[in-house]
Amino acid sequence: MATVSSLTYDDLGSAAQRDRRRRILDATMALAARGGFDAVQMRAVAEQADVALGTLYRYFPSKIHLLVSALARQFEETQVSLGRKPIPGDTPADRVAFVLARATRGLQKEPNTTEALTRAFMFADSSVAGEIHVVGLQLTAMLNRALKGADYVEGAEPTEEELAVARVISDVWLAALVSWVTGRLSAQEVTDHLDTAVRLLLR
Amino acid sequence: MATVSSLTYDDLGSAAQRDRRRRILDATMALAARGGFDAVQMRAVAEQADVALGTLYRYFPSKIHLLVSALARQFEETQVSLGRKPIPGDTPADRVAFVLARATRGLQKEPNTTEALTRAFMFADSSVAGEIHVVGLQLTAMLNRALKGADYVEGAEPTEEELAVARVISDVWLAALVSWVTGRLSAQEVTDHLDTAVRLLLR
DNA sequence: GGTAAAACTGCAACGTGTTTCTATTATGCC
DNA sequence: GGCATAATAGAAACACGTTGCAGTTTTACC
Repeated sequence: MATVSSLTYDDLGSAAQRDRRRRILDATMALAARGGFDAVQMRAVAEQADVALGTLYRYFPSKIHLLVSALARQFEETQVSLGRKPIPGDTPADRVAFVLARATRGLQKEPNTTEALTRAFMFADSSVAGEIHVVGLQLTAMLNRALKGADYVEGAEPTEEELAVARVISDVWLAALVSWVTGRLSAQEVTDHLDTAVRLLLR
Repeated sequence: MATVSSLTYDDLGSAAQRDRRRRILDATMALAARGGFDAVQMRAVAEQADVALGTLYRYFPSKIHLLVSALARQFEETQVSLGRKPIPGDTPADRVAFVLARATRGLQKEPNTTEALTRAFMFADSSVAGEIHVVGLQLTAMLNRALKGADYVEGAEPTEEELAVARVISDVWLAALVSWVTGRLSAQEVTDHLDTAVRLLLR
């Protein structure tokens, strides 16, 4: 089970290569938005990104790598935009609920995209460990910022307990997302579900 | 997204058909045990079950339906064997931890099988809703029995709170399972992770 | 036992992810 | 500028999930 990995932004030397990578991820997101996981077909991505199929595979060794990398890029952008203002809410529970509600709203707006990215994330095997790790770090960082609120400082070690709480919440979030994507939960139920979990954990 | 469904045991009239179904699921588990998700190839399942490919698809409309149905059957058996004795432990937390630890141990023994079933479960889309619902019910029932202990009676309504706790725990379990399958968590970490979540929730 | 319907077999074919290969183009170095 | 190397294009081929179909067998019913 070799760990193959996608070419990250930093790996790429030339501007042309970074641009190719960007075009590929853009095409991936566009196709995902239109038709979800099934619509993200490698030939279609290559064509829309104006890149040969072989090149696409050089940048992302599988469809799953591609989609998880797209998820990671998306998360980065969310992080940046979320980082501009302090998170509203007086208690950790309020702030976490705020962040989750906001994220959930964002996902609802593009249900096909969410379906594509979520299913790829859940289907990933160990060869995608690197890409998944990136996403995991981002998620943890986001939740930690919410838990700590104004006390948050970059790189500060969370306590054991905070870490555990953040982990459970992201687990619940992931499970809820999967349920929503497969039509087992409505958007409202996802939010309720998350609120309940936060309430149970942060009391 | 039509909801197609697998033929359940009860659907099948004749003994020959029930036997075909059993052979198919046996073949599925055997192949899964040997090589995981990728080794469960529809042609191979059909051949090993001594059934034509078309027949296999008549019983299970997709590979995912097939694997999730195999998971459901597995769960049923676990339920039955678990139902024979009261669950040890004086507190809900102890009993839940016991059940989870036991289940986790069981999964470790057949990592390839676990990988196959877990990935199918996570990849399932809404057409598999029926099969997934069955698994969900079994999981919920199991956790409720553990929460209630000796007070458990068949069909008793759990409280809102109990339900919420059980749901969060199964979410954490699922997420842990996915992490284990993809090599992000060791078996020990899965157990620890679950214990921590139980401790946070049942205090 | 005969017959219509349903189930099953065997096999070919299609779609999409993935691999492979050759020719062409871009890049870095002297 | 010229050359070695790497990157890319283009296209064919392979693998496996899935579908379709003609012929055969089993089942249900009278």
